[in-house]
Amino acid sequence: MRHLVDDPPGEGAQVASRGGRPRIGQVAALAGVSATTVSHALNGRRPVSEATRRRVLDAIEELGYRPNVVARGLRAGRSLTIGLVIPDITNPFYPVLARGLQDVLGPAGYDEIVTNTNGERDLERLALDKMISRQVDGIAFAVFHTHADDLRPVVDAGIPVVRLGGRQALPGVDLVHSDDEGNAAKAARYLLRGGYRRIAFVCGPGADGPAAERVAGYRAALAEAGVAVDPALISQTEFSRAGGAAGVGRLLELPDPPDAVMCANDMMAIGAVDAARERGLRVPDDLAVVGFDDIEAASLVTPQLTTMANPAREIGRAGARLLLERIAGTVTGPPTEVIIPARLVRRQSA
Amino acid sequence: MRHLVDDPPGEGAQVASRGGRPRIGQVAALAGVSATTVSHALNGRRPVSEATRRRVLDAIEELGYRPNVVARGLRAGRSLTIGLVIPDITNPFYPVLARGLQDVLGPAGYDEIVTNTNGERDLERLALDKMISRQVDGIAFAVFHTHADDLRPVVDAGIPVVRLGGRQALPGVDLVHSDDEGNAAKAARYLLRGGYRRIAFVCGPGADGPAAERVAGYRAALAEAGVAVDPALISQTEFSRAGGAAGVGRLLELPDPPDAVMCANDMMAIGAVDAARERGLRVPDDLAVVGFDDIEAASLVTPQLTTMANPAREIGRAGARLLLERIAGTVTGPPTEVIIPARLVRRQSA
DNA sequence: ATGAAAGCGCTAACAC
DNA sequence: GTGTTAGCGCTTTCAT
Repeated sequence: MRHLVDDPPGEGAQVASRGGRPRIGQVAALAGVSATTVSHALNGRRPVSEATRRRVLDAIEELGYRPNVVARGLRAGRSLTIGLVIPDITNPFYPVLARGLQDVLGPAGYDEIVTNTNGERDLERLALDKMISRQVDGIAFAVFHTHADDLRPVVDAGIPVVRLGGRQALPGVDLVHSDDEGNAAKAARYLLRGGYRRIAFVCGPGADGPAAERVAGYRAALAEAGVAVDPALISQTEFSRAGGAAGVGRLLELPDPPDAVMCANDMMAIGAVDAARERGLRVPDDLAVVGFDDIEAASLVTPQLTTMANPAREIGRAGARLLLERIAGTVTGPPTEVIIPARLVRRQSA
Repeated sequence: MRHLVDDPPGEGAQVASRGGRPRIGQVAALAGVSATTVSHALNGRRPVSEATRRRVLDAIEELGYRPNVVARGLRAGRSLTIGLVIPDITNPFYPVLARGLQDVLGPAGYDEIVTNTNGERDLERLALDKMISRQVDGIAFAVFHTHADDLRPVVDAGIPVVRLGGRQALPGVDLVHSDDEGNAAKAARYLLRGGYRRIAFVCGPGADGPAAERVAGYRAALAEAGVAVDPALISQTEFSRAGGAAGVGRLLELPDPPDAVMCANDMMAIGAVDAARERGLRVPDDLAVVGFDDIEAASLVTPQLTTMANPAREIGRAGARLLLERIAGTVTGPPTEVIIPARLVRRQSA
């Protein structure tokens, strides 16, 4: 004899999932169809009669159902997520990069998960591991220490990777970067056209990376114009305002000082202006200054900086396109390299 | 008679998963234990003999196994992901906020997925929907249009939400913001101590939001010092450099112009300096200028801006802490409000 | 046009 | 200390 016995919860009936969120089974029950049909009504992978579709849609509406992307991802083997690994989102270059990626990724249904590594190699490796664990469908990364070994696990896992910025191509990794050499040459030619002849270059520490490319472009442009390159005019210093000021300060002590200076980034260029001012030199009349990147501050300082705009947003977009192609499998060959040209922003300092 | 018949793939044997990534079953097979044991060796939820643990760890190492966080999340009902919804990562305030969140969330094992809404209400709603679909464990958002209705689905889904910046508390939503009123008062008192008496306030369009708080603090500080508030000295304009210049320009045309001006943000303050210069006024001698936010450019312009630092990173951190507490269930009451004080950064403009 | 059932990779009962 | 089994929420054969 059975009496006063409630159905034990979870038996037979469709029970709300954790957090009270409805799941596909509840929608199905309310619409009087199977979960399969709800799925197809939603994804359109097979025909569903108009009447059924309506009932399903109504049920979804009524329950406020939202499909669980995690479950879908587990089933489908893709997460509709891409990982962005960068040194520090607080550095103004990276937000723009991130936005460029989203410009392209968002409409394609992908979301971005962002990790900062502070430029530390260990954290970079951990970040990559985490991305694999999270089943991202692709990785965009813009980091300092890029040892090919660190990327091996990712490439082995079959995850498309694109490197943003930097130079060295890595096996199995697409690359998008600005044309550092060409851009530096462009800037140098601009100065040459302006009549400057003793053009200095203030670069950062370390002989490789973008700095080296920029120096090469600078040399090439001078050579092309028949101007001798004076090694004394190439100054190595820190990538900061103080670094720029110090580097240019030294150049200005030279017996035959420069009449123009190119700096590896805008902060250094701002420092260069400081140094000129300290010595009572007018910019650009006594010393022309050109920066790199076109950070926001470049148009805010006095005099406003003439600079090569770093096409960060374009780099992000191009990277995202590459990633989507690899994910879709429409591109399968060896690594691609995309070079994004920059434009010279003429302002007051040169 | 059976001959030359290979085992059909997938029958019995542990097969590599998609993308060639090993899964827990393979580790188990290699270590000669069950998947459960591998799981426990990894998560430490129940004792595993030292010998077994070693074999498991070796197998993991050998195969390069990384647990699938998506599957784990589906099972556990949490994704170890939090959603960040902001207008535009390109606006320098938000990257700092994002970083503050990561400072706290990262060590706790959470990752951040970021969405830009361009400040459009429709996109904000879509972003929230997406976050629900993605099973985020919490949402941090900093947006313009915050109609309580838009957040209903999220709150109903049982997802903790914290609003970053802004003022209006929403039902079921924690709030972290800077003390706009107190900060403005702080800045005004600083000017009063400096002997300034005709202090103007340049605010943005719209009577509500942080601008209103700041105006209130400004009034309060003047009143407290026994200085009458002249309504003519409160100027409404755009939140931009040009807006600041225009607003201050108008104030300077007054028969009895101000000797100091507080601007609702740093860009406006930079514009204020422009306007003063145009009229041959020296800053801070003829006109003191105070900004709000302490954006990077504030220390780059000449004269360097005195400004109230917007404690974006602290706001992010506090928001993350709140979120973690709600997720953990250690806090369950009604919405909390956390107010982060800002500090005055004394530089040259005041 | 629609359903039933299996399974994505993992962990938590429930055994022993 | 360890294994077996079931199930998280979804999509996809395979059947009807």
